[in-house]
This record gives sequence, C-alpha cells and structure tokens, in this order.
Amino acid sequence: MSEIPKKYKHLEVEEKWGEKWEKWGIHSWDPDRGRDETFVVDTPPPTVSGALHVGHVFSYTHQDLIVRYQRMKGKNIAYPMGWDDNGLPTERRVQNLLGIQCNPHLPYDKDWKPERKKASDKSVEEVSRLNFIEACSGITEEDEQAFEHLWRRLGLSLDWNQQYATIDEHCRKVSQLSFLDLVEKDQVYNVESPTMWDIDFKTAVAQAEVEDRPRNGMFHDIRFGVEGGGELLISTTRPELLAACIAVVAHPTDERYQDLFGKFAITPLFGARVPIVPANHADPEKGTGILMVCTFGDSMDVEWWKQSGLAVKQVIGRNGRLLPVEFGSEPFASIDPGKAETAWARLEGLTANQAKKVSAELLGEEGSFVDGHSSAMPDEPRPVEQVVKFYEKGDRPLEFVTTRQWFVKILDYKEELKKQGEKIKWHPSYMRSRYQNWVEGLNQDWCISRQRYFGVPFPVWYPLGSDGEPDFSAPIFADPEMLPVDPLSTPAPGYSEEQRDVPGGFSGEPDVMDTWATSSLTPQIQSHWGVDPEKHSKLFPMDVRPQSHEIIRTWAFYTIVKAWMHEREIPWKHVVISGWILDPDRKKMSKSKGNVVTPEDLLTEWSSDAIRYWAARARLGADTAFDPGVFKVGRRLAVKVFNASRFVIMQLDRGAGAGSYPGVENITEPLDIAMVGKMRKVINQSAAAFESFDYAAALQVSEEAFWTFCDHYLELVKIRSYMDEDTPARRSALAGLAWGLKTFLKLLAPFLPFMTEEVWSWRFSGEGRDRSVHTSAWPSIEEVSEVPSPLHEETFNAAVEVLGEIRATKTQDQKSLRWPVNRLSVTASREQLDALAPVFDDVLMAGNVVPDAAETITGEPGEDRKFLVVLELAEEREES
RNA sequence: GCCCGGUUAGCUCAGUUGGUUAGAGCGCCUGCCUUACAAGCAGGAAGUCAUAAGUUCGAGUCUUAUACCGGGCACCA
Repeated sequence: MSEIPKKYKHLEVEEKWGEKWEKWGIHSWDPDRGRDETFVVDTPPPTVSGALHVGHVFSYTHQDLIVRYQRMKGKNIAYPMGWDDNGLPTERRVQNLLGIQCNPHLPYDKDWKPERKKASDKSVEEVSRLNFIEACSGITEEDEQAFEHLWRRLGLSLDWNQQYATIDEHCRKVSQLSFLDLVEKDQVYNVESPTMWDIDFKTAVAQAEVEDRPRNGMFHDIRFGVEGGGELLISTTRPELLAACIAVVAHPTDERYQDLFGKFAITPLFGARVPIVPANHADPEKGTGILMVCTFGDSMDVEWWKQSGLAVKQVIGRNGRLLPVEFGSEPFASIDPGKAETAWARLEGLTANQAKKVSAELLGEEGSFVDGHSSAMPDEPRPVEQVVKFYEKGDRPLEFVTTRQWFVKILDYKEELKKQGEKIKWHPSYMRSRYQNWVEGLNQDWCISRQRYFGVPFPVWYPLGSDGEPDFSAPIFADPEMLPVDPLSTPAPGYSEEQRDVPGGFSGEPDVMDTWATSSLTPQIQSHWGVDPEKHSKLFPMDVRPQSHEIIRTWAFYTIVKAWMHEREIPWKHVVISGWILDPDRKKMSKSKGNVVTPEDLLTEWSSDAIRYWAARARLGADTAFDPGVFKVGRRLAVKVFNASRFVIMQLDRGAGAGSYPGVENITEPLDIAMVGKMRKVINQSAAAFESFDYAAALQVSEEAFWTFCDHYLELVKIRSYMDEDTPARRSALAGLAWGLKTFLKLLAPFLPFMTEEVWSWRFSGEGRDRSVHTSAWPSIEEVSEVPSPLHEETFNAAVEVLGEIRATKTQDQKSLRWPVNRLSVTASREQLDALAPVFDDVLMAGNVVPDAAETITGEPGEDRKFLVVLELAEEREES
C-alpha cells in the first residue's frame, strides 16, 4: 500500500504512467481474439512534415476517448499509428531544410550525405532521385519522433507495435497491389489529355485537391473579324490565350448572333480562322454574350473541346510559360503568319501574367484584322471579380496542360458510391451530406499519378518501339511477387537492365502515385489485405474512422472508393468527424496566421488531463474555440479527483484498514442507497452516450455527478464515516464511499487517464484486468443489483436542498459552515417530508445542528415548492 | 444558385419525445481557514433563448420566412 501524496505533480505522474502502460503492454492488439470482440480504429496518419498543432491534440484525443471506453468494455483494441510521409509536403520541406532539388537524370552518389543548411544560404544543390528519396526518409524519421513524443505525453492509448508509414515497404506493396487489382478489374487507365496542372510543382493534381480563390481579374473586350466582312466583340479575362483560340461560341438562342453561326471568325494578332458556333454554356447575360474557346482556359473549354473534334493549340507549357509556336501550318494556321510571328516573338517565354499585359498592349496597338480599325481593343480592360482554381498547396492558378496520366474510373460509379456512403454511419449525421454533395459534383475521374519523386512508384513499364518511343497502349505490369518494385531500378519482367531506354527495350514509368492513392488504403494497410488474409478478416471492415471534415472529399471518399472497388465493402461502420480549433477571432487556427500554440507547452503548463478535458468538451463535428478558461476547468476537475480520493481513501483506511473495504452489500443507509440510485442513472447515461460516440455528453453527465458526489454526498456522509465504532451505519457509509469513488474513477478514466490511474493505483489496483483502471471493467449497474432502490425518488435531492438552506443562512450571516445551529425547523408538504425523513439525521450532522433541536412541520409547500427552513445560529462558538 | 450547421447570461457551452419559474462552468460581487481540497467552500447578481409570422391549452424546442456567422457543392468568358 503506497503512501498517498499530499500534492499532485502532473509532470512526474504523467511520465510514470506513460512508462508503466508501455511496460504492461495494455494497449496491444491481441491477434488471437476474434473480430466480434475486437474494436478496430482507422487512425489518421498525420502529415509528418507539417507542424505539430493544437488541432492534432484535439482530434486525436477524441479518438482516444472512444478507444478507452471500448477497452474498458472488454474489447480487443486495434489502434495503430500510421505516418503519412510520402508526397509533396515532405518534398517541399526537404527542399527548404536541405537546400536540395531532385534531378532525376543525375546518377546516385553513395557518398552524399544530407546536411541542414543555414537559413541565409539560398543556394540549391541538385541531387539524384535516390539521394533525394534518402534525404526525405531521413527528415520524416525525425518528424515522426516529434509526433510520437507528443502522442505519448497526451496519453493516447495507441498500439505502438502496430505502426506504418505510407512510404514504407509494406505500404508500397499494398499500394501497388491495389493498383494491379484495379488494372485487373479494368478500373484504371492511362491517357493523354488536358489535366489540371500546377506550374510550380510541375505536377498534375486531382479535383479534390483544387480550391477556389477569389481574384481581381480584368475583362478585355477583343474585336474579332468575321470572314466575309463584319466584326464581333468577345469578352475574356485571358487575352494571353488568344493564340490558343479554337472557336467562338454564343448561346443558340441569342438573337444577336444568329447570323454569325456557321461563319468563321478571324482572331486578331494571329489571324486564325475559327468557327462561330452555338454552345449552351454561353451565357447571353455575361460580357458580350459571345466568347472564345481556348485550349485551355477552364474546364468548360476542356469539355467543349472534347466533343468538338478540333485540334489542340497548346500555348502554355508545364512551367507556366508560353511555348514556342510555329504559325502558318496546322494547328496554328494563319491568314498572316508573318504578323502572327511578330506578335508571338514578344510573348514567347513569358508567364501567363506577363503575357496578359503584353497581349493587351499588342491588341491595342495593331492587332486588328478588321477593316477600318487598327486596334483590336476598343476599350480599356475593366476590373471583374472572378474565382480561380488553385492547387490547395499552390500559389499560382492551375493551368490545363495536356499530359499523360493514370486515372481511376469513378465517374461511372457515382450512384454506387453514394449508396456506400449511406451504409456508413456518420457522426454527426449531417456530415453525410458533405460526402453526398461531393460525389454528386464529381466531374473528373481520379487522377492518381504525380510527377514527383518521393512517393509510391507505379509497378509499370512500357515497351519501346524500334524508334525508341514508348507504347503506352501496352504497359507491362509487375508480377505481384515482385512488389514493392521500383520500375526505375528494376527491369521489366522479361527484360534485362541493359535494355532500359534503348530502342526495342523498355522504359520504366517515372511517375509516382498521389499520396491519397496510398492513404485511401489505410484499412487495407493495417489489415494486411492481399498479404495476410487471416489478419485481414480479423480487422476489416473496421469499426471507426476518425477524421476531420475538410478531408471528407479526399481521405474518406477515396477510402470508400478503394474498399468498394477491391471488395465491394464499406471500409468501416462509423465515421466520426472532429471539428476545427478556432482562435479567439473565430478563424481557423493555422500556421500561416501565426497564432499557433505549441502543444507541448500546453501540456506542460496545464497537464495532459486538463487539455484532454478541453478536447472532450467539444461535441463531434463542432468547431471549438481555443480557450484556456476550459483548460483551467479541466485541471480543476483533475485536482478535485485527487483531493476527493485522498479524503475517501483516508476514511476507508481509518475505518476498515487499508485495502479491505466493505463491499456494496453493506450499503443499507437511506442516504447511501439514494446515492447509488443516482449513480445507476449516470452509469446508464454515460454508456449510452459513449455507444453513440458522444463522449462530450458522457463527460458532462459524469462530471456533474462527480461534483455532486463531492459537494453533497461527501459532506452528508462525512460525520457518519468519522464514527469510531464499527456500526452498520458506518459500514454503509464506507461501502458507499468506496463504491462511489471506484465508479467515478472508471467513468472519468477515458477523460483523465493519468489522474484516475494514479488514484486507482493507491488502493484499487489488483490482479488481471484490475491492474490498471484502463483495463478494468466499465461500471455496470449489475454491481449494485443487491442494493435496494430508494424508497423515495427525491430523497437525495431533499437532503441536498435542506443542507443547502442551512449553509445559505450561515453564509449570509457571515459564519463558517461548521457554525453550530441551536434550533431548526423544516416546513414542507407531507410528500417532501417523507422524502427527507430517512436522511434527516445525516442532514443534521452535516449542518452541525445541536441534537434534538430540530423539528419538521407538515404544511403547505411554499410557492416555489421548496423546503421552508428556519434556523437559529449559536451566539458563540466553542473553541476546540 | 443548391445544400449543411450555428445564433440561449459579459465569455465558453448544455437544454432528450413541446410541459411548472430556461441551466452549468468561467468571469464578476459578497462571505468563509470547514479534522480531503484556498489549485478550496458557501452564497449572490446577471438571459426579450437572433427577428417575424404560424401550429398548439402551452414553443428555447415544431413549421415557414428573414437576418447574421461558419462550412460544403456547383458555376465562374
């Protein structure tokens, strides 16, 4: 039996329990238990190259609350930790930290070692692909350690034996298996077509990674000639794409342009002859009602071009600069190639933004092919508010560039995917509509290839013709036994390394998969789909996917896609969505706004339990303010657990001897019975809340009951438990205290894992499951099935109310609460007095009323139906 | 334009199927060293439940509309 400390030192205690839990292995998944008794969590793998954020603490705590409850319910918990280290964020971080850039044409240098450079050093070193990948791996390892340290301090009950990283061998293997399975099922294809392209990262991006940003654009009215005479005026914000114009369109019903349909327009500057045709997407209300279609200004252009059969005029290159163009022949035919070339000479090589200005100048000067006008711009450009698509991590607008990419077919399956969403339970339920909205709005297949280096390679090669050109229509796929494979270091099946990149040989696919192509497989990764069928059957489909709402359209959606395509299954039964942390201005807290607080500092200052309490108060899905006021309340609750437990255990040790406390069969006194009666409700409500993932409601009901237990029950039972003789009354008090405290420690254990474990260890720790409060059985009303129900429902409240009146009188009289009462009379209805009678003696003792100086009077209840309490305080107080 | 949340005390939030006088904590004010806890305890002040109409014997709760805040989707020459 340990000595009970007087003060709580959270840093020491938290470290102690972190180590013990690890040593005991109480968070480990047991592979021998069946699916039915297992609770499986699809833990979000954080982007390790991002900053540790208080938002992480918030949402990971939510998962842990649910997990800890399920563990106490006896479930075998599968709660792994994954790290999302592959992909762009890591590449960016490595480029910045080490000042390196990948040049895939350089050979591997085995002597090269990554070194951090000084912030002032702006130089950039080029390294080979493999050196670059090594550097990325090194940096992510450091980052992962920082996360792990925070997770352990926060008390997340993760199974550290079950870890994965999205770039590790296992994840590469599963990702490639997934790809090959989709090839087999004919759900992927590669095609050369216009794709959204980030000109800075020089990679394709998927629809889900695109965000709209408002921008101030300029409408340019441009004068086009009409073949056979006449002119028309189109409005555009992208004059720099004029050379890419392939047609001019207006709405089929637009009166103004009926005569022009079927004719050809002549573009200014470049003299291209383009058809004038009707198109439904032209809005007569907007601009001049007639517009140019370019390859490609926006997604409408792409769509219209696809059904037009016209050739592409690509003028924007992969770096966002205007490409060299030869005028005079298809597709850049011109009625005046010389003039076109002169104009283009001033544009070629410029960025889109620079070209916009220069184009306007050129148009204003001499661009027109219309008789009687030298200028092709009758008016100055006018400002217009527009919305432009950006890659979510990018700084410049996306362009549509024609490239060869791999796609997963999702557009064909919108209905099926919506149905999958309906089979899953969303918490809160309204989050389902975000998923449904997204699926309904899909307009592109899922582009999974990225022109990056630190990612999972495609297990694909292409045969080279005698001309050395790859045949993309006949890709060579890896055999599953080869996985994971890097097609740039391993030759294609049936070829030798000498045949790489030579005519008649083969060439490896240089692209890597998008991060989401891997993280969409977290259930399959954890369950070893395709690798270990038995393990897979024990872990899949999973129970719960915790995540935040901004990645419903990516992580949740793609995971649902993969589970459906591979096995026609839902990946998990429940999705639980955490909200965001808002700063006091109600804006999302983010690194860029500079208002991020370091999580480690918070834990040090307030204790892990206090921070967990704050997170636990937020309902699922609700955005929550960063509020130190709530940390304080959490700390107060933890300290209260500490002090109340000290008191209860001191009473128990004194009255019954350390460790051998009276059991619940001794609970015979009406007050104690009434306390048990109240607790039955609390136990039921808390469990019901946890079953529906509403940890916040569970906390609320347990917390409130605990304060009542401390402020009222402990006060009322105190004097009886002080008694020196071993009477049934005292035994009942001690039994009530012991059961009550133990029950509260369990109810609060998910929220305050450190404090409750600390207190549990003083006297309640036992054998087997009872070694830790966190593996002990969740409270059940079965434990107190022998304790009778209270005779009156209101007994406990009556005691609290009358004692409250006594305390109020003393306080208003500026006397201490132990001040003696000489006389007391309580007037109330028959019914109220019946409720009070069994606990009246406890009330008198707690109120320090002189024995035999109290009376109860049956009368009309007061207007407020409260007890009418009249008392006379002692004049003097004896010094003790 | 379509869709989803939210609006309750100065602040942060509860408020089940409609049911007496709308709750808690923080903050504020007053008092109290009380054989667990001053990191405490007791008490107090403080709300036109965003607005309007409706349903009802009765609305914070249900319906409709509006306003504001936040978010999602679509469109965006």
